[in-house]
Amino acid sequence: MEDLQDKKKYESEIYQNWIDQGCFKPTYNFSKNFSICIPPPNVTGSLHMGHALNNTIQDILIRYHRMNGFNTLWQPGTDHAGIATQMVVERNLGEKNIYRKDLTREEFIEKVWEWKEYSGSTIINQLKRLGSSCDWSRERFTMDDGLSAAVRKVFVSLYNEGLIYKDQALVNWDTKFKTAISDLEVVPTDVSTQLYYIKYPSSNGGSITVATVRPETIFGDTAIAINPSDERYDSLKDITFTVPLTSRSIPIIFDEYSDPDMGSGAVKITPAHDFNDFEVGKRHNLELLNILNDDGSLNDKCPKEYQDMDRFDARKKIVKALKEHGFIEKIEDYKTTIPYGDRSNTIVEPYLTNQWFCNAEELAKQAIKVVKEGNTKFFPSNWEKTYFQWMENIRPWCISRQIWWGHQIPVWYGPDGKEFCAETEQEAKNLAVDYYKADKIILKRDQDVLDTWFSSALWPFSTLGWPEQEKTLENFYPNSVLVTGFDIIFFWVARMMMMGNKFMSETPFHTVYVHALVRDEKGQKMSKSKGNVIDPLEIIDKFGADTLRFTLTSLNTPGRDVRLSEQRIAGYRNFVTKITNAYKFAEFKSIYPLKKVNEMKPNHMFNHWVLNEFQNLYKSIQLNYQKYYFHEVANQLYQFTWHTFCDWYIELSKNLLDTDEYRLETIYTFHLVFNSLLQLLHPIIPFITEKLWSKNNKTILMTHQWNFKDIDIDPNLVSQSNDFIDFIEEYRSIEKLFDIKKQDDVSIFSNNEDLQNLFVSNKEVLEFLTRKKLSSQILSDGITLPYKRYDFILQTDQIDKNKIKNKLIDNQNNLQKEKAIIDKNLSNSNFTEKAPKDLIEQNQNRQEAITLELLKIDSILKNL
RNA sequence: GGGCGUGUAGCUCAGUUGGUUAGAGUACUUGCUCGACACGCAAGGGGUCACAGGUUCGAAUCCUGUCACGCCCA
Repeated sequence: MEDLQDKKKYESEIYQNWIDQGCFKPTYNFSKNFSICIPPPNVTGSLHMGHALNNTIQDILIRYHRMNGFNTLWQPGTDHAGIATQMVVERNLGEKNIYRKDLTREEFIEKVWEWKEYSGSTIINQLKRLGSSCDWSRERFTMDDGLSAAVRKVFVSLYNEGLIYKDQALVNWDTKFKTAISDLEVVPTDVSTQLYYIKYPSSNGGSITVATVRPETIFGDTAIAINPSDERYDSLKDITFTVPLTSRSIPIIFDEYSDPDMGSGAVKITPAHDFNDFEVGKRHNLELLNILNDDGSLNDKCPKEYQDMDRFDARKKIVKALKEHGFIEKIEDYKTTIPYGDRSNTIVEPYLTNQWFCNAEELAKQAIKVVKEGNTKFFPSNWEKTYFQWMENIRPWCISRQIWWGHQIPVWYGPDGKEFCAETEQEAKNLAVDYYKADKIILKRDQDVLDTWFSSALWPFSTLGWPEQEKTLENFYPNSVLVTGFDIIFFWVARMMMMGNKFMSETPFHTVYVHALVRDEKGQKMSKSKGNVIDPLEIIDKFGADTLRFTLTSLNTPGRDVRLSEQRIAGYRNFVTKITNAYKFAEFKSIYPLKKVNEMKPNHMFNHWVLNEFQNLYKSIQLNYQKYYFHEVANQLYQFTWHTFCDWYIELSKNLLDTDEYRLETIYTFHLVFNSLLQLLHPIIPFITEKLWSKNNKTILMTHQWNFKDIDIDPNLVSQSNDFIDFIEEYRSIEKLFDIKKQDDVSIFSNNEDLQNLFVSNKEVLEFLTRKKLSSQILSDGITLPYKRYDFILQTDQIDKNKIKNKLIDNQNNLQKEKAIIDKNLSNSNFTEKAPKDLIEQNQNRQEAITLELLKIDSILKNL
């Protein structure tokens, strides 16, 4: 029994055994396939609650299908996470006073691989602690040879189609990492700042005032824009303005972009440093004047005294100079939004560079179509709207990054800058030889690497061996389900949809299961800085993986965030303990280990009752598993295990187990139900169920197929059982009402033949559950009480007529209210014509029952 | 500004195509160490389902509007 106490020990033993027995690998034994590819965690990462929820859901799906006749693969792996990983490695090297720029690119990459070898297995081991049944023999990494080959193939193919191209454009520039980042990696942040009204002198001796929050960008101004409808400035058509602190003059242009109601109605245009101005510049053919270095300092296009100063230091100095020269009209406090890099947490600059872009708009077409046509469905379905909205307004995807860690872009340049795109350097050379008609050409490779999401976009097929046509790819593409958080629908799901549909001619997954965020008990996002993080590993150490999994499953209702608290977790720990205790009971009663019991048909009504309850549960569980209602599965299993099975069946069975007549069939029934329950619970709490299963089975539970035979149930026996159970509850309630103590003498009898027969045939059970005596004859000085359509007599010294009177009147009132509604329904022709038949029948039955019950109460009240 | 979501017992939430007296966990009250389990057992109290209209024989559920809160996009 001690072996059930130490969860850590048995969880790790069981997990090792599953691996040793090869349970996680696809069997290829079934005709139906089921596959999931894991959202690859970051190699540098460690498991947080979001991962725990995400992987619990995946494991439930995988284990459920594995036990239900599917050839099953859960494909695991990790992601190289370009910027994040490079950042960590640089920081670690920095502690040893080694800097990236002191190393060659090759040396640095070597260091990253060292780091990956050292830390990359951390999160994988944590996923194992959670019980994830991934096929670890197939673990992949986005920088593996095979996956890198897939990246190159896709790049070259898109390049040759013209869907990947190089372009000079404004990008979001991270001045800390000195790389472009994507729109999605930019966090717009509300800030309080100043709005500066600056006077630009005009060639006719006057001036115009423009407002800006970024006075340091005046050196990049190439025009002043006025709305064409703004009559105030009609006279200014041919006038030029001088940029303050310089001698440069700029024209006035007329463009809708300028809002006549904002400030003076005039706005400065800085095409190289603002996304809107860039568009204006294009329309008016303005010069793109870049005034920043890649680290955010001002460059040599600015006056000498500001060069190489950081842009924010320069701003102060410029404002001071503007004031001194009388260019500032006024300064106002102002609230605006400025972009921050999500990794670097520094202000991101719109920056003019040459970058590689992918024509996402073209790729999005098919990705939208497959969702519209229902080949890929979202769960919950309302996420489809979010998906469409983003996909339909998608912008060119900037795929190049100016870092070292990642897939280097497979493009080589000839001496004149001609591009040669190929999967290998040799192929690029061949192209160049052809092009230049010369033998010896020195090519220089593009220094940039690809956005990490480029390789993640290929994950559903690159991990299955593509471009090689393996059996695995054939069986498991498309994936069945993708399980992910809503926050990466744009980052990742959208891109997998684009690439999957482009290169596999089939959509990458049938269903996208979108789950919510895990928050703390107050509904706040967990974060290290708030100190409200609940670490899944600590929870697993303290409560066991099963408890954490059950908690997350139960709390995870579609479309709602999960609010987690340790109190809640402790509640589900109790549930796991409860199951263990039910097993201990079985062992104590020598039900376990099972001596051979042949299949049989139980006769006793309580056995019929529990089997009937189980069969109803099973049908409902199957339905809910298929609908992805795992929270319902968890809650129904909780309800059944604790209340139906432990509170009632175990109590009812105690006496049956002591009888010669029913012992064997009760053992049989107990086994059947308990073992079946372990199977139904297994996908959610795999460890304890496997452990208990092993006590009496030679097979492994996780690969055992669900196969529950329908048993003939006698509905009369079920209904008698329900009458009996309800009576026990009724008695206990009255006992409490009369303040009857355990040691008080009470006798029970029923004048009604049916009820008394039910009592007599279950005399021991009744006396055990009530701790009172069943009388075999009428109790002349007892009190008569109603119970459903029956009545029964209690003989006790504790009778309090007033209390019982009040209780009966309460009952009467409630029943009358209910009856009034039913009467109204049944006498309404609209209802009897329109309502479904079984509802009408239900109403009629209930009406009948209430009528009888009211009659009983009535007659008893009269005699009180 | 556009979109999505949420509002049900003190707290956290179920309530799947409208259909008995709206449920659970937790907290609370009372009583129980009886041979699986005090991480337990038993009995209880607690809700005008945010608000206002509408559709319907029937609304927590569908529709319209209002209020509050949250998230995403611009």
